[in-house]
Amino acid sequence: MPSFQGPKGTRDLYPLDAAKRRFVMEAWRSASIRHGFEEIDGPTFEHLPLYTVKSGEGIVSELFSFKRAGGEDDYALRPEFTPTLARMYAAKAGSLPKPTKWFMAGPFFRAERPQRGRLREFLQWNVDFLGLAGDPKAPEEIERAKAAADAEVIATCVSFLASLGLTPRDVRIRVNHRFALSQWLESQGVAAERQGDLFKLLDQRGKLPEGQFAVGLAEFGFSTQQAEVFQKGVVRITVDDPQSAGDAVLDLTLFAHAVMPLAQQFAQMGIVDWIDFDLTVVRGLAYYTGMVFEVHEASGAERAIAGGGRYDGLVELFGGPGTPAVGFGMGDVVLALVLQDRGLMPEDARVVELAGLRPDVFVLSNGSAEADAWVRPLCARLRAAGLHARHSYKATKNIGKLLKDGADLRARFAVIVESPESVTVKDLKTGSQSAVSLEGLASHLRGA
RNA sequence: GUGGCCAUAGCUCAAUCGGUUAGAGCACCGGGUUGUGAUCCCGGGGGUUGCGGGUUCGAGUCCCGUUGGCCACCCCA
Repeated sequence: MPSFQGPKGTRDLYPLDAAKRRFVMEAWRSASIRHGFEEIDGPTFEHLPLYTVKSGEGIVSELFSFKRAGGEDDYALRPEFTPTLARMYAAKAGSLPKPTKWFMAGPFFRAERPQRGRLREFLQWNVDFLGLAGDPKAPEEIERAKAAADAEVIATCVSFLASLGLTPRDVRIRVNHRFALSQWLESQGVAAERQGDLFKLLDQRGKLPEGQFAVGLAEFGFSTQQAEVFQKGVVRITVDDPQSAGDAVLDLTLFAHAVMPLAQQFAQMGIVDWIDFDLTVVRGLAYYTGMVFEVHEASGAERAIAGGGRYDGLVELFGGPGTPAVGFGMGDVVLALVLQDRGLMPEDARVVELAGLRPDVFVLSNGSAEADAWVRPLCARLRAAGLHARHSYKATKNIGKLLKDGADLRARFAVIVESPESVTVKDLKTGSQSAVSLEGLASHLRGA
C-alpha cells in the first residue's frame, strides 16, 4: 500500500480510464460542434466573490477556496461555469454576435462529501445560448425566439445522448417552465410570495415519506386527488390541442397555453419523444426565469444527469448588458453510471479504438541478432513516416508471445523483421501475411 | 456538516475461538517447448494486513483515533 492516498473524492485515471474520459469528452464536443456551438474555456479558479455574488456567502463552505501564502485575495476552484461564462460574455458583449453559442467541457471542483454520482472533482459539459436570433421586439416574437433557443439547447443535449446509444426509453428530459408555473399557481390561489416554499416542496417529491407530499400540498390548498397528479408529475401536452393538458381534478390549460411555444419547438426539432412536462422540476436556483429542465435516467434511479434552464438576468448580474440566456450543465459521473448500467460504456478494446489509440504496426524480430538490431531503427523510420509504431520491451524471442503482445495492443499489423532487407507483414485481423519491400512498407501499412 | 457499513498483493478473495514464517487464482516479469495470436510446463518479483496508538505472553482478527472508499441525510450552482 502506498503511503499517500489521493484526496477524497478524486479519481486516478489509468490508461483505459483516460481513454474513456476522452471518449465522453469527444462525444460532448462533437455534439456541440454539429449544433453550431463554439468551444471556449476559462480559468479553473476565479476570485471568490465571483461565486458569492450569485449564490451568497453560504456557498463558500461548498467551495475549495484559498489565499496565496502571504496574499490578500481570496480565490476558489471553479464549482460551476456559469459565473465565468457571464463574466466572459459581459467583458466582450458589445462585439459578440447575437446569438452567441458557446460550449466548454472541463474539470470542476466542489467540497462536498462524495456519494453515488457525486465526486469532488468531476468533468462538466456546459452549453449556453446567449442573446436571441433576429433581435425580436414584440412580446410574442420574443417568446417564440426564447422557445426556439431553449429547444435548440435541449436538442443539443438529446443529440449527445442519442450519439451514445441512449434512447427515450433510457433517459427522459423533464421540462418545466418557472414563469408559466407561477402564473398557473397564482390562478390556483397560491400567491407569489408562497411559491418559493411550494417549489421547495415540489423539489422534494419522492424523497418525502408516503403521504407527506400530499400533506404539504394540502397546506397550499390542493386536494388529495390533485396531490396525486403532482405526485405523477408528468403533464401531457398535445401541440394541436392545449385543452388536452391537465386532469379532471387539476385544470392545467393555462399552464399549457404558456408552454405551448416550447412544445411546438420540440415538435419541430423532432425531440418530443424524449420530453416530459413535469410540474415538479423547479431546480434549486432562484435565478432561473423561464424554462427549466433536468435529464434523468428513465426509472428515476440516479440523481440528475444534467440540468439547466433559462436565466435572463444573469449576465446583467455580472455587469453585462441585459441578455436573455439559456444553458445547461452535464457532469460525467452520473452519466458514466447510467452508461455502465445500460452496457453503453465501450469495452476496453473498443475504447482504445474509439480514442484513436490503436497502433498501426507492431514490429518484432524473428530472433536473429541481425533482426533484433533492426527493430528499433525500423520503428523510428515508420514513426517518421507518421505511423503509430510499437515494439515489445520483452526479452523473449518467442514469436507467439510477441504476436500476442501486438494483438493485445490491438495493432492493425505486425511486421516480423528477418533482416534489414526482408520483413513479413501480418494483418492481425485476417491473419494473412506477405513479404513487403522496405521501400513500400510505410505506404503498404498506411494504405492497406 | 450528520449518521451507518467497510479497508489483507495491481485485481478478486482466503487465513478456526486472538496463536508459529499472512496464502491462492488472475495479472505482471523471466525461462523453456528453437518462426505465428485465449496452448502447455517451470521459475520470479511483489504485503510494515490503509495509517497511528492501545489491550494482550501473542493482534490481519479486540478497542480508540485518523485517512480513504461505499451508502443515506444536508445540499445540489
